[in-house]
Amino acid sequence: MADKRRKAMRPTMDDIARLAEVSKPTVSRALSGSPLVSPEKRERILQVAREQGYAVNRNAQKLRQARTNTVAVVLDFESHRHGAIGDPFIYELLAGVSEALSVRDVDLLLSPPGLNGLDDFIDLHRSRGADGYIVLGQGKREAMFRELARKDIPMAVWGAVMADSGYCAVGSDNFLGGMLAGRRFLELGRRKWLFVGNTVHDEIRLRYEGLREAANASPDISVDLLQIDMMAFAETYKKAEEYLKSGNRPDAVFAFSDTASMAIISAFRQNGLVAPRDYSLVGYNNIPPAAHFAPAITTIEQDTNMAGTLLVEKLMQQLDGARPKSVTLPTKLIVRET
Amino acid sequence: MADKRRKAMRPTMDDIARLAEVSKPTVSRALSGSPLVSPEKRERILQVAREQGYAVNRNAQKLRQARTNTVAVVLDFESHRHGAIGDPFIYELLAGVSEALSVRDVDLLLSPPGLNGLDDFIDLHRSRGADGYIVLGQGKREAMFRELARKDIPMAVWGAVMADSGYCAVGSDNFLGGMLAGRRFLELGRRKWLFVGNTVHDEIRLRYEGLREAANASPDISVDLLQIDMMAFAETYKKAEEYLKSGNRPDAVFAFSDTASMAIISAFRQNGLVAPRDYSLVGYNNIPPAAHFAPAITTIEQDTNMAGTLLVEKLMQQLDGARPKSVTLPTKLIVRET
DNA sequence: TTGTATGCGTTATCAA
DNA sequence: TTGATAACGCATACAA
Repeated sequence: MADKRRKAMRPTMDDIARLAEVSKPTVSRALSGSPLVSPEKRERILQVAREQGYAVNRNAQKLRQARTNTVAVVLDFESHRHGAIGDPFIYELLAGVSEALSVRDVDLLLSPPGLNGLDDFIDLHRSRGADGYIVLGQGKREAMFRELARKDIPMAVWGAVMADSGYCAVGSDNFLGGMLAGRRFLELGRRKWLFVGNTVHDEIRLRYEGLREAANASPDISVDLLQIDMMAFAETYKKAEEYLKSGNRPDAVFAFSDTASMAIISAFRQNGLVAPRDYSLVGYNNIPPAAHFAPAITTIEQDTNMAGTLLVEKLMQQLDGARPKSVTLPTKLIVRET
Repeated sequence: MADKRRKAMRPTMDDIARLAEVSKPTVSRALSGSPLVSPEKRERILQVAREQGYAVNRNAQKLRQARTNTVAVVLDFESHRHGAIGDPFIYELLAGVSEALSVRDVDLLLSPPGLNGLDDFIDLHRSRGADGYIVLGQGKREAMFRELARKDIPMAVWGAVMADSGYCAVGSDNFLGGMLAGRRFLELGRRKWLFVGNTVHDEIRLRYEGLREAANASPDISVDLLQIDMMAFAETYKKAEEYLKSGNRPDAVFAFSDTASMAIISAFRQNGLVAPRDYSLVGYNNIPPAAHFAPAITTIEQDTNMAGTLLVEKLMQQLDGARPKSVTLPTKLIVRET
């Protein structure tokens, strides 16, 4: 009778202990690879566990331990859905983070539900759903992250790296990226520059500022700004068309992503403008198709693999009580046809 | 002294109960929105909880409850990293799934560590790390999923929909996709067809078979197969170049993704071949840049949003004890320049 | 090196 | 409608 019940249920550590004729803690130790258990017992225990198809209950484990070994990764899907993809870039970043967490055997909780305001972030952490956060794409939430950091919630953010942010950020050197694009335009003798992107996002704004900094080299250079709210392919295309229809004729364009660059090239061609003849163009991210597009797109490269690894590393350091500093990743210009 | 300790610790349900002067179960009921608690008490409890910054411990919750309210989403990062991105498509799918799970307030565990063989899938489920699986991209693992389904592990797979698979699959009608491409080639009078992709993946193989089915319409049509192992942009480009260098001159190409199509167009142009003059081309997925590429790419569209919703729905039905059937999503040809 | 006893923070069961 | 009590399955402190 009691037997029947046992049959139907999943084995617990108690069952394994009984069958292996040891105590429960010994089973626990054996399973977690503790050195404090004799080889014979360990072998016997693992054997029994295998036979019984036993797997440690992770929820009981998490309840008992100080760490949950789970990291919440927050992705700004809103800015990246419905063809509103800035680039596959953000997903390569996600892949990098996923891999780095995997190596450490840490669970990745993706964009947990209901994570809107500051309080939601605090609550999830309090409820021990995750030990900390990795945020992919800072966007417009700088103030919130600042506040979170003040509350000592472990967090690593991919985005703009600013001196006084108060939280740990990892990002490409956006300002330098802008400078590099600007210097190239200078070399090519371009005078009427255009920046395409949403400067509400800090990382994008820094690129714009870098570009303007480069423009200071000569007084007869103008830098125009084409705001793209949703940063989607279609919207970029439309805005670019309108811009040209209004009579504007830039001779240099710096776009927030390679995908956006494709939209620009397309819209400009529609109006008889061809790169590099009529204008120069620099994109961002160096996604694979950029090299083979017609014309091949000049762009700025960031190292996504290193980015993922670094984000995880920084977060782990915080979980260990440290206060790691923000880092800026190397950034370089890849010159191609445009 | 005991007081001091309390101060430093996070409040538990016991603390809230004491402060609100009710019993622990009542707090539990109030917090989970049970109707069996009087409005005044509920109000008082919520008030105290807010004041104390209390958040229910999710691990204790999961330990106690039958469901963990967590779904593991398995992404084949290996096939999609290092510029090896078939398309941003798979990530749009992920976004769709994430959204659908969010709506139901279910956690998304992304590509959990150590999930390689059959046993790993079984163990994670046994250890109550997830109630079930959503697999994005069946790839070469059909046999394993079949086995998992036999063990009654809830699961919904994005991939090839086959009659006898034994597990619940959701996918576009790959065979029809192939047929549609073939019919178009027929209309255009093309005779030397080429299929580009890795037919080891079932969903890709079905497209190939659909294409061959269409080719049966006329005896003088040949269908060649260019195997791409990693399905990366660079490899596709290289393989296509080699193919042409060997003297092959197809007049119709059906590629496994739009990104691959871009690689094809690029490689062919390198060899003096231009679409649609010299050959016709059909891609897959209808990603945004496809419409604006030069030339604009004719492609096959699948509905990613519906796909995500459907995958989640099917999985939830299984968690509720049902045995939902596989579904095939509508698939249509988008005719553009190529 | 092993075992005993205890507690982690909930929810379910049952009785009131 | 509420409360007392008992699981849930594990890991740790401590003693042996």
